[in-house]
Amino acid sequence: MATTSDSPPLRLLTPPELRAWRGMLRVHAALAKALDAQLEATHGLQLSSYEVLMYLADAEYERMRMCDLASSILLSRSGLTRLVDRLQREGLLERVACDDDARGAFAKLTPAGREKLRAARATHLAGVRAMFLDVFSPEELEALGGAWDRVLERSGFGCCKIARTQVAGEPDHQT
Amino acid sequence: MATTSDSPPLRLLTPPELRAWRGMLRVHAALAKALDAQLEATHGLQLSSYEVLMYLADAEYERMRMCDLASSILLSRSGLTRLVDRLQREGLLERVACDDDARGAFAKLTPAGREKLRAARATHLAGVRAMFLDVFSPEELEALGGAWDRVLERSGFGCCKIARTQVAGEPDHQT
DNA sequence: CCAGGTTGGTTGTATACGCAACAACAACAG
DNA sequence: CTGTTGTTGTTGCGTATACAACCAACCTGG
Repeated sequence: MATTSDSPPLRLLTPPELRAWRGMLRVHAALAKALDAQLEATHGLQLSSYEVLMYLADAEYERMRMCDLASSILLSRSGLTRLVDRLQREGLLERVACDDDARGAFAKLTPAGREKLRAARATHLAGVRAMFLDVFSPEELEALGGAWDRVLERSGFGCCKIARTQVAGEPDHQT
Repeated sequence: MATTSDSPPLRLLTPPELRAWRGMLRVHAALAKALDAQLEATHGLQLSSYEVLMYLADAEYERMRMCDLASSILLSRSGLTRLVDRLQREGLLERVACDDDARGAFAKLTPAGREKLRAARATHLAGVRAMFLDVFSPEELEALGGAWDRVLERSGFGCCKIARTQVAGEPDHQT
């Protein structure tokens, strides 16, 4: 029998590969933490809550189906149920029944939620620019966007999800 | 008094900015999930566990201080304590007392852990290449690495952490 | 109409994580 | 040596999340 210990070559990552890959992991972690802390400190809002408000604010009638909201912010349905619970308790949004589908529920922004987002959005956008976007030249930004699309296409997250959220023909969601 | 409702311009993100920013968020989420699932399926190993084994394998004597390990894999000290507990229960590593510092503890790879990693590493590396690295040209890869460094420098995660992990002059940690 | 399969939202349960508190030890000033 | 301050690893606790099970409502073919 062949020994299991004569290893296949196992080509490790080259330094540039390593920098590109681990760099993204570290950047994502650092930015998520920093932006969350910033938002928490200035507006008492977690990043996940912010994302909910943001998507709602940009949606028609400031409301979205739970299901769509969950996939937009990359959360499980149960996760969203609880997140919406919290935000509802804070008065930032409310649940609204859906006429067409008795199973369905909308999460809908309240005036308080709209106002909260308006304040938080400036902070968050400034943070994203300062910590991330400003580092790239316009050309790099363009190239980066293209690269992400290619990655997502490969891993199968490309077409379906995008079609689902963009089919309404609304302006792109903001941050 | 000035009304709070005459909003400052609040310049939203341009489409390229949006693609570059949200793209990274989605890519990170998609890859983390896909790579974790892949590793779990083929070797019954979570990504966080893999990272621990990987750092240990590349360290001198296949051991690291808990503290250094925690910061390497971007986890809190308490988080690492529990993660190491689990891996120790699975026999993939062991705790070893530290001679120089009676407070300290090393996490040290066991032969089982080394073998586990050897198998998992091929899978993981292949996944990282297929889902991420292969999408970039060598020039893009180089540019990306540089950009990450600039981002990390800005947010203060650059110098200190890197100095801490690279001061030993060992080869760069692998993935 | 209705029977089977599907979807949308909620709930129970398990897990992983961070923070704060702690104890043991280290390091250092005096 | 001694008191003070910082560091290391662990633990208690709270929380956020995912998965699976569930129910109600939808839909579709007959």
